[in-house]
Amino acid sequence: MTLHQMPGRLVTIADVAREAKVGESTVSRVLRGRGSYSKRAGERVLEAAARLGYVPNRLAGALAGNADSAGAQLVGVVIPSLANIVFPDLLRGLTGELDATGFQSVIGVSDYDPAREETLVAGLLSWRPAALVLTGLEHTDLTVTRLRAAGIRIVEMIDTDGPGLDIVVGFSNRAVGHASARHLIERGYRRIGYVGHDLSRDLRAAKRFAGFEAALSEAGLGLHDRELVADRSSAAAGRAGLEALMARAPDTDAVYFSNDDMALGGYFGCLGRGWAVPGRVALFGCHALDITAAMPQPLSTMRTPRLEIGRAAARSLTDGAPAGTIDLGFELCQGATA
Amino acid sequence: MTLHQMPGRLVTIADVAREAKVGESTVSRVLRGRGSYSKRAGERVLEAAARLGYVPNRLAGALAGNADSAGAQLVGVVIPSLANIVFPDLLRGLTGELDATGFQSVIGVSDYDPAREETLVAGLLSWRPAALVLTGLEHTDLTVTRLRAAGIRIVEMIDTDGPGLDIVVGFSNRAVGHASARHLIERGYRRIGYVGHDLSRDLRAAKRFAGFEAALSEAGLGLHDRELVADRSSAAAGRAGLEALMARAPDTDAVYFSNDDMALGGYFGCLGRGWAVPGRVALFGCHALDITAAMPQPLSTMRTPRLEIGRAAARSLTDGAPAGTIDLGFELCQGATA
DNA sequence: TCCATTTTTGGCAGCGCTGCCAAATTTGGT
DNA sequence: ACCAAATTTGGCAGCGCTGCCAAAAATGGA
Repeated sequence: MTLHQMPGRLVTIADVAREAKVGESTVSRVLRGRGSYSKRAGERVLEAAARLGYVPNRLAGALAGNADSAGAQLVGVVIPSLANIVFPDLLRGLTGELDATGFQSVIGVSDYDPAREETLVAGLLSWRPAALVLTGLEHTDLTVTRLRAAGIRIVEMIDTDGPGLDIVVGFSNRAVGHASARHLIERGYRRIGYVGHDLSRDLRAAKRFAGFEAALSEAGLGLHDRELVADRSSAAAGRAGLEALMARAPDTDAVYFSNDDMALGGYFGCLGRGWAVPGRVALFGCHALDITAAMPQPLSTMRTPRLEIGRAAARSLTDGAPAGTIDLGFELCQGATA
Repeated sequence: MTLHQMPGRLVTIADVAREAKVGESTVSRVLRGRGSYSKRAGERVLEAAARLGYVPNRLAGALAGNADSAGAQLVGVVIPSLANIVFPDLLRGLTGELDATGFQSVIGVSDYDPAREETLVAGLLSWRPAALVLTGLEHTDLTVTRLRAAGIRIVEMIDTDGPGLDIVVGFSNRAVGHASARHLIERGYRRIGYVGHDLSRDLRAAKRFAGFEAALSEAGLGLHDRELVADRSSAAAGRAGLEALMARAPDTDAVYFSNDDMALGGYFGCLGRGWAVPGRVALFGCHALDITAAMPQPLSTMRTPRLEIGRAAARSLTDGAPAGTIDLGFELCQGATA
């Protein structure tokens, strides 16, 4: 736990003040460009700071400054996973936009575990972040209590199916599932199966599935069969899941996957077995990963606005928007597999 | 920039002390479990803290504590991109291991731009991180100066082809390229092409390519043809690149891609045109993305230990290891496309 | 019971910075 | 050249916490 540490102390604002022969407050003003100071003072401070290699200590700055006036802050971010490109995409949108405003993000990975999220939130809050960005709407009671008590902006990303704590940015996973089923039904498929990963952990996938099933029953159809792999979402799991499902219910004419990863795996499975897609079985995914557009037959899937969600989340932190839900929707990618 | 702020002040250690009727130092000791205190004091403090919903302020803690004794710290991380799953994988290994030790990571995305990295490093250093984890060995002079002056542990991930500042964890990209070429040569391919993305930005890919070319010339072969797409690495770019290359040099018998993304795109291109792989053209990628294992013909590629690199980087932060290079190597995935 | 140890406790300086305020300096109108 | 107003400046308290130290309380041996 002990880290290597240089002997010499780091340069402080007092050192710069001494070097530039001005007061500490002048240095502070010049370096942040706020308040007024003479041209001469400005030059001397800048030069002294450069000569000494001064690096401001934001820890001290944030502690001293009264939160809402300090320019630079931390934003805490909790995502469930880094293994699924969906979440890095969110981060990408978020950090891209945040960078421009001088915020820095501290990230935590909850591994889809609410208890882990609870711990992460507690840890993140202790850095007195300017805001916290979470994934999904479901949190432990203690997490919610702490979030409320923190009195900062809270953004919940991705899922709009339910009430949020403050700002919610995303799309309706239920509606995605529903629309996916509608698409399959309209294309004439009737014996529709589902291949998914662990739904008890991935609540968004569970909501999509719920919406999907609802659309089927509205159309007077039931789910033809389903295969849930115990594992995380992955191409290998999707392939195995599809093969298991088709072995059990060979007359299935379309399969909805919890995820494009899974769907891509299913597609590979079909290629391997020589099954025509969608002749033998139609495939439908979710998220529209970039890669699916390069497939010989583009995957039929639903584009979800991940980058935009990250960006909107970042923007909502700074624009003083009222609490509420920002629904960014989703879009059918017709593709050629369903 | 102004963030929504609750009226009431947050609970401080002084509030807890008052509530528990003990001194501030006792609260501090109990909450961190260091120093000695009576059972009775411990109970009262814990109870008071819980009742008040106390959240420690690590900003103050880190500022006051003398760095190497404070338990919890920040670690700054700079990666070039989040769009390529390789980097989230690094982060995954890193944060997974870091979590256990109470470190929190602040991340920055440089977008493959050394100038952006320079800015990020400066920003990160101002949080007085316990350590900084960067990607690659190439940095601007100013970045290096700042890094040296910071007097903290610096870890450079992924690339071991050159001298590092402190600790280097990764593999030799040059050797990966070299071994990839050797494999193709040994399998009998002679008219070998290359399809890559923007090498001026992705220096690791450039090193792989250099190693690849070196192996070809050692074998008395030249690069048969190459196609560099201006874009970032992606499946679509790989597909377009392969198609352009094959149009220009139709007798090419094997293609090395800068990346599995690109190779997967190339594979899709072959499927689309009905080209037998490896009959018409063999394909070889890099990184062994999970997805490639689910392909009907697993991709021939090189497994790079991304998770392990992240983990080793995290471990090297805390184990007081001497400066030096940790080479985690790589492994051939034979696959069926080359 | 008393005194020497040991354990527990609270006070307070200080980490580096910013906001506030009063003092010093500059400006500009006459 | 003089004075009022505007601008620039430096000192210092304090953000919340921790380390240090001396004081207080508990312990134990004779």
